[in-house]
Amino acid sequence: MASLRTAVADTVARKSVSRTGRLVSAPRMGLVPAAQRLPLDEILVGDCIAAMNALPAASVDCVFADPPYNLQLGDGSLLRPDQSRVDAVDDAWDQFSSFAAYDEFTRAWLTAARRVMKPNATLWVIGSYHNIFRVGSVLQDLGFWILNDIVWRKANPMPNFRGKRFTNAHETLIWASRSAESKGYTFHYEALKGGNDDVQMRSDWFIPLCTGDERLKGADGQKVHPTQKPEALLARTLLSATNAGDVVLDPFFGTGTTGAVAKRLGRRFIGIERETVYAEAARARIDAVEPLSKAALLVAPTKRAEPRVAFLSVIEAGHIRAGEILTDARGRHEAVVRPDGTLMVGPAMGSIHKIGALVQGFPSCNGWDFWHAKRDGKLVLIDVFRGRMRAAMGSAA
Amino acid sequence: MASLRTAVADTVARKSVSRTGRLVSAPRMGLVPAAQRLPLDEILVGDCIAAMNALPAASVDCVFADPPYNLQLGDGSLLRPDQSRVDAVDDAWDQFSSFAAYDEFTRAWLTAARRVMKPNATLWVIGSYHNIFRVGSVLQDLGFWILNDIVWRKANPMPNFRGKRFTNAHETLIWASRSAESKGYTFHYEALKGGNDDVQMRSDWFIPLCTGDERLKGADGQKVHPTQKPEALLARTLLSATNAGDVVLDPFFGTGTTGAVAKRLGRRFIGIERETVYAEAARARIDAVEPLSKAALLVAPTKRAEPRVAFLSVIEAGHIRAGEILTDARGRHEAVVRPDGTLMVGPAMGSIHKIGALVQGFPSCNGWDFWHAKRDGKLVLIDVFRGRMRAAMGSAA
DNA sequence: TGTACCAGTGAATCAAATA
DNA sequence: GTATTTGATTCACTGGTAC
Repeated sequence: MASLRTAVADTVARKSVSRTGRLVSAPRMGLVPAAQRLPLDEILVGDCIAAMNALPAASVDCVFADPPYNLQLGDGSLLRPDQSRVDAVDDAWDQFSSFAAYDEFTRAWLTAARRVMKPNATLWVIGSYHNIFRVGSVLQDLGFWILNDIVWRKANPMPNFRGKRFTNAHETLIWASRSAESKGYTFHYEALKGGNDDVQMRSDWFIPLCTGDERLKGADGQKVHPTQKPEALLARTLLSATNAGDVVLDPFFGTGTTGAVAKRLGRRFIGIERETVYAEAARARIDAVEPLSKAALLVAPTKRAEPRVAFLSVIEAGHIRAGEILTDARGRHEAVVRPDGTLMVGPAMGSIHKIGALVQGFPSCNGWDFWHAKRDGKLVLIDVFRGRMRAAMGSAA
Repeated sequence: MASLRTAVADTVARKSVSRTGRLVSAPRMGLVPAAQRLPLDEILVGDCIAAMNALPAASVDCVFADPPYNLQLGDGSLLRPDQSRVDAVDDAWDQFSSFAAYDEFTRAWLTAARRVMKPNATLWVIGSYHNIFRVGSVLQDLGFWILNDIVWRKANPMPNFRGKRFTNAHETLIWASRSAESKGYTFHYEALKGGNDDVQMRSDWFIPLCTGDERLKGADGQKVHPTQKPEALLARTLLSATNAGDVVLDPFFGTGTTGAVAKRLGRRFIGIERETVYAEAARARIDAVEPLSKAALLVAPTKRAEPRVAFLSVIEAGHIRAGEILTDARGRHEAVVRPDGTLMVGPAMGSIHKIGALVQGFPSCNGWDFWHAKRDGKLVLIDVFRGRMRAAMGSAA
């Protein structure tokens, strides 16, 4: 079994132990030993920059990094409408004094990561609008070559509780090669296409949050890590951009999603994590993972729910015009279509559902099955237009 | 009819003409005249930084910017599988010598844009992974406050012809306020929700490319502009974050999608475009646009915007009697209505909000959404009575 | 053993008017 | 300027308990 290497940074000599030990130091920053064996399938506890500098140059095939996002939360706490408190990410490891400090941190770890990457290795970084623009700029400055930015569309994001912004429903991953000259990177184009109804895999991925049994919980029932990523997300990245047997380095290992998925998919991993609590949870988690048989290492096709279609989208697509009049099946009720996708009857405005309910005097109504538009002299249910939208959306849900 | 102001930058004195003229200069960079009238619904031909510096400070409600993407194409041309050539964006205006040069350009135009923004104005910028990380970083450095990043998911993106990457199926928009202190920005939360099946609008938008009749073509049948954006995209941004009558500035006007949509939706625009060919196409396009009726552009009032109603008024109007007992939805808590519009529970007295918070043990509570009165054997939320008061006051819907 | 209802929760840069 | 008051605001999913 692989080991967990845990130690504080100044105790290298005393605590550095053999492959079978459970506690292994990450060396101190500045000590860059000559090339040495790779700590495969191990978790190094310590600072990721020092630990990466202790690895041989050009030794890993892929890097997956989920760095601190540098969230800048307000002073007060955010309450839900039912007055319960949102459990915000306010851990010390996510605090930076300024954008400049965050940039410097980003430059440091990206530089260290780039050194250990093989010439054709690729790097993945995930982030949100708080940090991803900093990361992307620094990465370009360092000579990385962006291959794609990928949007993780969350199936079940946290809503916006105050109604002040759009629901923040996605995060962004950057996929980059080591340099513009690195043309030989791994990309399993055909496998991805085969798992996606034989059309090219797009840059927007629809994947649920990590919840349920997959989410690691402590003895107190609380989540072990505030930002554990779903295995499905890691699986798609590793299946896309690595081969079985490849070495994947994760410098912000957390509770080890990268390691768990790597083991399951027949990849090797090197994890680096500063917090012992996370590293220990990761070790136990990964030890329990059963690798898939080699034959089973195919891309799992994505399960697709029927995509939600906004009435506004039907207008934007030109199926229905703003200003047009909709009626019910018998023409007894009329409503005007507004450009924002609401309907208007007299002074009342609201969704197709709300206004449908209003004109009938019902508490509720499914507007899609109520309102009609006139086409070629005949009334057409607006749900027909939604069906056309869904057909056009195809695999994009 | 509004004018097209076209001129080269060094001919201000000679070519600057009246509102009805078709050729109007943008002043030279560095000349920043004192506040002057806004060139509403006009297109200024010239450098956007100089033109913005000639506008009065704090004069526009919204900025929409589609800057050059700084695409870094290889030397060779890209061929489709059928050997036809992909018409790449290789125009001179998209060429920058380095990331640093692009950053400097970005800093310059964002600084100029920020000056002309009203305190509660917001900015939209669209880009791809080639430039959006630079733009986002600079924008944060300048003090803009990101509200959302929005993903435009393309219904029909160009495939990846070589099978070397994921289909680049989206672009990113950043929506930012002028500063972290700008809390009063416009966001039509209710209308967006109403147009989206009564659930919050998310940060990922599914919208087709600009094709077909909407795509401007020259006499030769070729597209006039290589990156014309779909009107649906602009419509959603303007409906989200501006009011009818607001002034929208677009410093990279191109063929005028922003202007066309602004006119259709009853907004005013100021367009700045360097290339006369684009500006002339935009002018003709916008002149042909028919605005929507004012009635169709009314905004559904949010609760916050509706007239304030005192609980005492509800008692005075006879909807609720002094001495009556109010309860929560399940009858677990009771309070007595006092003639002065306060509630009483045991020895405690206070507003509907204070007493609601008290009995629940919460720090705060919206009493309108908590207390109920019994009418015909059923519990009725007191907010219903407020609604009747407002209806009687003439506040529609 | 279903079904219905209720409670909990996820990387959050989340108020505005009045005194 | 600060302090207080008023009062606006959630989606998809999981899991436990009641019936």
